[in-house]
Amino acid sequence: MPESAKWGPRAERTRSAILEAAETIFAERGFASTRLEDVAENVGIRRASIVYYYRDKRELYDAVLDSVFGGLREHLGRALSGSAPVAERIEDAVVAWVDYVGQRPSIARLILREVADASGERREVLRRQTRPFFDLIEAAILRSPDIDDARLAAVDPVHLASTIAGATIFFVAGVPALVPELGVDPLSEEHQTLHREEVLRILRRLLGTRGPRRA
Amino acid sequence: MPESAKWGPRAERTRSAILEAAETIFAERGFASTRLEDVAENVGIRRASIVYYYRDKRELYDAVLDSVFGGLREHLGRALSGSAPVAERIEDAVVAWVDYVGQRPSIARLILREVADASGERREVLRRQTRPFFDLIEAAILRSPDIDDARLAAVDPVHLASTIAGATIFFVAGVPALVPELGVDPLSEEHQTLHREEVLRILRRLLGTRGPRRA
DNA sequence: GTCTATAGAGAGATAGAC
DNA sequence: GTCTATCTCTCTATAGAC
Repeated sequence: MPESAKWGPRAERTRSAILEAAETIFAERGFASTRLEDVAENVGIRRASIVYYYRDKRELYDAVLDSVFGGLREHLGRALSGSAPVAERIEDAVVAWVDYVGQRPSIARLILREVADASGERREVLRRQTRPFFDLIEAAILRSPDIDDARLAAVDPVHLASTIAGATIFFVAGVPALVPELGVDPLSEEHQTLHREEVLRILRRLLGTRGPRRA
Repeated sequence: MPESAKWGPRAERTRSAILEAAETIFAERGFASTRLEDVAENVGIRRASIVYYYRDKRELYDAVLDSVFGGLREHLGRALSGSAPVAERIEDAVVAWVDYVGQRPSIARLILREVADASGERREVLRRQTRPFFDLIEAAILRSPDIDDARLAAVDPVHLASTIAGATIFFVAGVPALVPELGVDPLSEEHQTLHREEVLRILRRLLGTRGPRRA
C-alpha cells in the first residue's frame, strides 16, 4: 500500500484494524446488512472515526474487495509464473487457490455475494476485480507452448475454472451451513488437506492427467 | 397450496403475482436491499396491499424460498424415484437440476445469497429448505441396492453434489457477470444444452462411468 | 381488496469540539 | 485522530378510509 506514507504508524494500525474487521463483517452479513457501528465497535472506536479513513461505506467495502482479491492475485501469480510444465502449474494454481481460501475464508462468502449482486452497475466493480485473473490465466496457461499437455481441449476452461472455484467455495462456506451434522470444520488442518486432495483428484479427472509426477 | 381455499380467484392472482415479482427482485438484490415498494410497483399495486397477503417482508421472503425450493424438490423427486439403475437416476437428477435452474434462474442467486448468509439464525432457515434434499438423496441413491454401480465410493458424495451444484450455479449466475465478453446467455436453448452435456461429462468423469446407455 | 397517510425505527453522513 | 451530537433519508409497519 502506498497509503502507509500518508499516515503515521498509529493511524496505519487503526486503518488496517478497520479493514480487517470490515472484511469479516461484510463477508458474514453482506454490504447492506452491515452496520458501520458494528465495524467500529469491533475495532474499539466510534463510528464517526471510520470516516477519517474511508469516505463512506462503499469505499470501505471496495477497499475490502481490493485487499482480498489483491491477495489472491499475488498468491496465484506466484503459482502460475515460473517455467514448470503447464499441467504442473495448473495444479500449483489450484493448490494456491484452495490454500488461500482456507487462510482467508471471508473470500468465499464475499465471492458468493458479489456474484449474486453482479447485475447492473455492481457488475463492473466485480469485473475490475476479476479481469486480472482471466488475463493471468490467459498469459500463463492458455498461451503456454506445452498447453496441449493439459488436455484443455477436452474441457471448457471456463467451466473447469468455475467448477473448481465453486467446489472450494461451497465446501468452505456451504458444507458447515448445509450439513452441520457432519461436524466438518473446513478450516481445520485435516479437512484442508482432504479438500485439497479431493479438488486435485477432481482436476486430474477432468483434465485426464495422472497426478503427481514431481518430487 | 391449501391457501387457494382461503382466497377468491382475484386474490389468488394478486398473491401469486406478488410472489413472482418478489422472487425476481429478491434474487436480484437480496433481502436487505429489496424495497417492498419495488415489488408492489412491479405488480401494479401499492406497498401497503402486500401486507394483506404477507404479514411482513420476511414472511414474503420465506414464501419465495418455499416456492423455489419446493419446486426443485418436486422436480428432483420425479427424477430420483422409479426403478431405473442408480447411475441412470443420478444422471436424471443432474439433468433435472440443470433444467430447473435454467427454467427458474432466480434459484441460482437465491442459493448464492442463502449460503453466504447462512450463519447464526439464518442457518436454520436454509437447513429447513435443504434437509429434504439430503433425505431424498439418502433414500433414493445411497440406500439403493445397486449403489456400487455408481462408484460413489471413489468420490465423496457431498463434494460431488456441491461440485455439480456449484458448476451450474456459477454458470448461470457467474458467467454472464464475470465474462460478459463471451456473449453467453446461459438461459438460451443452445447454452442450456451445452451446459447440460458439459455437466454430464463432468459427472461421468467423476463417477468413472461411461455415459449414456439408454435409448 | 386496495388505497392514502403517517408514524417510527434504523443507520449513514456531517459539523465541530477536544 | 477520535469523539459527541445531530441531521436527514429511507423504508417498514400500521391505521383507517373507500
